[in-house]
Amino acid sequence: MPELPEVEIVRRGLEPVMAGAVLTSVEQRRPDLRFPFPERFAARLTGTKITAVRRRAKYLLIDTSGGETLIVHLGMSGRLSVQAATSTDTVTLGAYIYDTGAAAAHDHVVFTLSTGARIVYNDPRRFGFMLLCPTTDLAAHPLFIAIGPEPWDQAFDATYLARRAHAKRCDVKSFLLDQKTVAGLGNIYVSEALHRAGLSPLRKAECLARKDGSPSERAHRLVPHIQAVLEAAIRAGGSSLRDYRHTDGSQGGFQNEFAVYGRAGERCRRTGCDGDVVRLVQAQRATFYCKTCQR
DNA sequence: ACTGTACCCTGTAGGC
DNA sequence: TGCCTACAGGGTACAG
Repeated sequence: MPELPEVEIVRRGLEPVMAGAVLTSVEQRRPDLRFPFPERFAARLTGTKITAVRRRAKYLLIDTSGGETLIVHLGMSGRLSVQAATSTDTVTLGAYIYDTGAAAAHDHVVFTLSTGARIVYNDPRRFGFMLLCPTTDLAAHPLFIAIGPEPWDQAFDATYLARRAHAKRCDVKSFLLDQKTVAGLGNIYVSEALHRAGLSPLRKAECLARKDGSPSERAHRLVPHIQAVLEAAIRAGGSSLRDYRHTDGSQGGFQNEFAVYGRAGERCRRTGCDGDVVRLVQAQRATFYCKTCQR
């Protein structure tokens, strides 16, 4: 479900509700999601104050006064919903009615804050997970040690891309999907970024580098398009296809602006291009692109 | 060190 | 209506 823009929208929904509040209770309703919950998960969080709500790649980082950070990954279908403090009985949250007295299906964790607000984690597929890590050790955590730069880092530029892509045999699509290359791109935004850059997903990653390892014209072109498509998606509130919702249950709008994703058989949206969007599969994932304007 | 495949789990959509 | 298959925004663990 959520790629960088969606996780960032969730972060922005959580921050004003969670930051500064104390976790008065944590209800963990099953032993595991994708991974087992940490030992004494609820006890380690209960009573701590939330000092910050951050994001790294597709991970939410919730810092607590206990010195530990709650790492949350939403997987494919994870959702965090905020239930306002003023609610007393039944609240509508996106697609379903949440009865405050009974758990909806797949509500796996409920955080209650000192303000009375509740944060509910719902995840039908359970590909998401929650971990705890000392805040000072986050950078060295296995999840983050090898992850690439954020798309807006100084470190993320054409020179960096070319250095990593040099002599890479895999397709440029898979290369960009790899979180070690750049943090936060997923299946949707890779297709959209490559379309904006006019670059075929079937090209080999090494096309981003010249023989001497310096960046090719394509690498220079790609970087700003990656940044621009992510910025546009954040502005639009992310993309809602199936599961993704904002913390208040509302939907994003960027799915209406897709140029290629999910549009197989339809006309390319690039001005002046009359090509058709085609779908193919790369590394078991769907790719959408226009053969006419992506070379 | 790379590259490709199988797999984790549930829900939904479409074909028959 | 029901059954079956394919597919879905994520990442990991292997085998070669």
